[in-house]
Amino acid sequence: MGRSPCCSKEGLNRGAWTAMEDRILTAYVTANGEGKWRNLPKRAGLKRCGKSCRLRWLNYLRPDIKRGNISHDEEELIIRLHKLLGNRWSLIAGRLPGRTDNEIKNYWNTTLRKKASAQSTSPQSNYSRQKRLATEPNSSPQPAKVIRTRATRCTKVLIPSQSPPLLPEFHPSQDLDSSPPLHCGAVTNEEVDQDLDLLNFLDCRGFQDSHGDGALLDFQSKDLALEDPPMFKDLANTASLEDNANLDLDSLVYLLDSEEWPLH
DNA sequence: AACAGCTTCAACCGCGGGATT
DNA sequence: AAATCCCGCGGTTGAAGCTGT
Repeated sequence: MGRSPCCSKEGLNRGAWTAMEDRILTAYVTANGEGKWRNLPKRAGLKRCGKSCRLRWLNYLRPDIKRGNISHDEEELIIRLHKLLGNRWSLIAGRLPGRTDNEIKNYWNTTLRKKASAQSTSPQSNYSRQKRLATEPNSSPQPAKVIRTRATRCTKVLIPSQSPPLLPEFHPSQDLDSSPPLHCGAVTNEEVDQDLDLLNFLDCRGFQDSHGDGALLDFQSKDLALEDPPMFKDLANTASLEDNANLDLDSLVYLLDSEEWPLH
C-alpha cells in the first residue's frame, strides 16, 4: 500500500513557531474549526505542513490548554493511569482536562518515571502509604515542582479567554482504608498491591453502577460513594462488584475508552 | 565569567488504523 | 477489494535554559 508523504517538505518552515504564525493559525482555526489539517496551511497561508499545524494547535494554541504546574493530584492520577494503561498518553491526557498528551508524556519522561519507579520498588507501594505520606506533615516534603516555560524560544502571546475547567475530583486524602474489603483473586502480594491500588483508585473516583444510567465510573460524582455508604457497602457485597473487580486490563481500558468516563 | 553537563519540552518523524475513493 | 487519504499516536530529537564548578 503506497503512501505519499504528508506534505512536500520543500519551502516549508520548520522548527519553532513565530508569534505571527501562531496568530494566523489561531485565527484560522477559530474561524473555521479544527480538522482538514492537510489543506489548512495552504488555506491559512502558512508555510507549514498540516501535521505541524495540528500539533501546534493541539499542544499549544488551543484555548482550553492548561499551562503551568502539574498539581500533586494530577501527578497521582497520571501515575495511576500510567500503571493501568502504560504509554497511552492520549488516553491519559483525556482524563486530565487541559493537559495534552505531549505534555504528560514529557512530564512522565522527565519527572514521574523516576518517582514511579521509586514507588514501585518501595516495599510499601500501596495507596494507603502514599496517602499517609501525602498527609503526614513531617514526611519528606516534596518541594512544589515548577514547570518552567521558556520565554525566548517563541513569543507566546495567547491568553486563554477563560479559565480552564477545574481539576478532576481526585482526593488522595479521602479515607480509602475504610472501604469495604475487596476480593480480587490476586495471588501474589505484588498483585494484591496492584489490584488494591487500582480498586482504590476506582473507589476514590466514585464507583457507580446499577442505577439505571449505565455509567460505571462517574468522575463528576466524586462524592457519591462517600456520601452514600450504604449504597457503596451494598455494591461491595454484591457479585457485580466482584465481577468488576475481576476485570482484566483490557476491560478497564475499554471502560476508559468509553464515553461514560470523561473528566470534562 | 566561562564552560560543561544536565534538564526540559516543543517539535519532528514514522507508523498504524479508519475513512474514503 | 484495493489504493489512497487523513488523522492521531507514541517515540525521539535537539535547542534553550539551568546548575554546578
